[in-house]
Amino acid sequence: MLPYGQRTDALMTLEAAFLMYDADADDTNKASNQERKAAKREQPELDDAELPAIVDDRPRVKVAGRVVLARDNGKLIWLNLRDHSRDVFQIAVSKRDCDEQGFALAKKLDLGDIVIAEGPLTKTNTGEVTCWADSLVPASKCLVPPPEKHAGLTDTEQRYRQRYLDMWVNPETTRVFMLRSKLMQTLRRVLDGQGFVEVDTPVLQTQAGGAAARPFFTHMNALGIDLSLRIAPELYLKRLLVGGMPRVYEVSRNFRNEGLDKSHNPEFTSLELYQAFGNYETMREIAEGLIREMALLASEDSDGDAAKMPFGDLEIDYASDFARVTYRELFKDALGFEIDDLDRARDEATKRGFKTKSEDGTPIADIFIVNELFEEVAEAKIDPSKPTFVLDYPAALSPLTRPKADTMNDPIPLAERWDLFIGGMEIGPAYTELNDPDIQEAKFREQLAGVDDEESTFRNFDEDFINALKVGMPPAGGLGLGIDRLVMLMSNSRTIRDVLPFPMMRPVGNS
RNA sequence: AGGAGCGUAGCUCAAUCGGUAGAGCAUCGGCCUUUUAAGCCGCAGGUUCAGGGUUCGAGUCCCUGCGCUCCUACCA
Repeated sequence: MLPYGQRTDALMTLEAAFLMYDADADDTNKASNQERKAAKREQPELDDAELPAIVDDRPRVKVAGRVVLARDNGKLIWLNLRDHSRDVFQIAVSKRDCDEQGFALAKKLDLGDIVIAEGPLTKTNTGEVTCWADSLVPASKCLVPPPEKHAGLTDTEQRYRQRYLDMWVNPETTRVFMLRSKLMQTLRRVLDGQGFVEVDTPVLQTQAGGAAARPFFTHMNALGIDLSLRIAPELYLKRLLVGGMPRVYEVSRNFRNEGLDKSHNPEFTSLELYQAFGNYETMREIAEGLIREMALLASEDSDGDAAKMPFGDLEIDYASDFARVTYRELFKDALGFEIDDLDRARDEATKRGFKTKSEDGTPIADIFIVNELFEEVAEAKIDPSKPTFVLDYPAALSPLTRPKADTMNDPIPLAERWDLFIGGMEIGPAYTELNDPDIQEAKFREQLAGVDDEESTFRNFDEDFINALKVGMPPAGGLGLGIDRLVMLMSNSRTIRDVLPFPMMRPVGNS
């Protein structure tokens, strides 16, 4: 086994090595070899020292990689190496030119082994840049039989459960995770450049707030209390605004004890961001700017075009201005009548077979009827290939949002909130945040009153948050973006499991 | 949670109406100094997801369980 340390210091990536190929040096070397051979043929009586010298200025490389393919021709063995920078890099190990241990190793190799090769760069007869190894040493042994070399590993279950295998067999998998990292860098760079400060707020909370979702619970021994894992960082970030931080964001791992499907994992990542003296309009500018930057990076990464980013059958345009439509307009276009026309809304819902009464027979509130129609009928009208902001949601659906003053007396008052839809997915909302402690308290209590027994076990009244608002929170804009879903869009991944290195899986062998 | 589908060698897949479980790759042995999924010769490899049932006979049909996939539902 190779000792770690100095012997690996000079290693370069396969891509860096590949780019070092020097055609002139290679040609000169080949020519001088021919010259020497010819001289030997014509004058066999000459000593080696009298023959023309071999000129060899070919760049030498020292690389490490996993052996993904090996072709043993007897006294010449071809290896294809792979690393994070390059899928295929060819090594030739010949009995004549490689040292004895290196050649012996090449004979004994298994697919999946990691080796370190050293030698000059040349081109083969078929024109492939190749390291003509003069040394080959083992770096790591692969004891597991490799997946089929052409068809690869396609079994989705095994790909998710044994991601380490998936990653070396399917380099595309690794590329998605690397793109994800670059997208996060972009996001942080843009936000930091705008004066936003990244913070970390508690994951373990005595009461999970900031969203309506079932939390996970755990127990803390030292204090003898039950805790829940956060479902959203919102209420803590707002406390920081109260404390005087003007612009904060958190890349937040959230935990929701709900279902799994192709756009939901029980733990997922969101970006939440708050800007003092901002509003939902400034949030719109920030969101659009961020997503466009991400799309530019992702399109460059894949030699694509940010105006035509593939996502399944779609081509999504991130380069043009995002579309904007109000909740009211979208509703009217899709349904043919105004959201305030509550009688027609109720008729329409009945006609479409939606629930208009709850289990115990009491009629469902008008606003929920309207929103049901909106979500089922109007949302489907949004062009999935155009990122679209839907603006001005009904205030009753947005308890943490400042209402729009000029709609306060309408049948359905509106609030300064938008939702962003891309590729048929909801990417996130933004709000002009409510900062009136009295209204906030009333809305909290209203919400709590409406919950059933089961829900009440995890819905609490956050007294301290109201207290924070009483101290005074500056008017602010708040934004939440689903990072996993954005990475799906940017990497053309159809399921959230493809953008998570280790998605939630049912344990094997458990009943 | 409901519906549909799938589960066969390490991997990718076959197996007719219910009638001896097979191939390619990988492994193992042999040959081969410009290959590209290298090629040639040979060997070996199986609790057909698990358990039960029907049958002379089950990979195949039936039931139960487990796991995965897709669709639907749920999801601020």
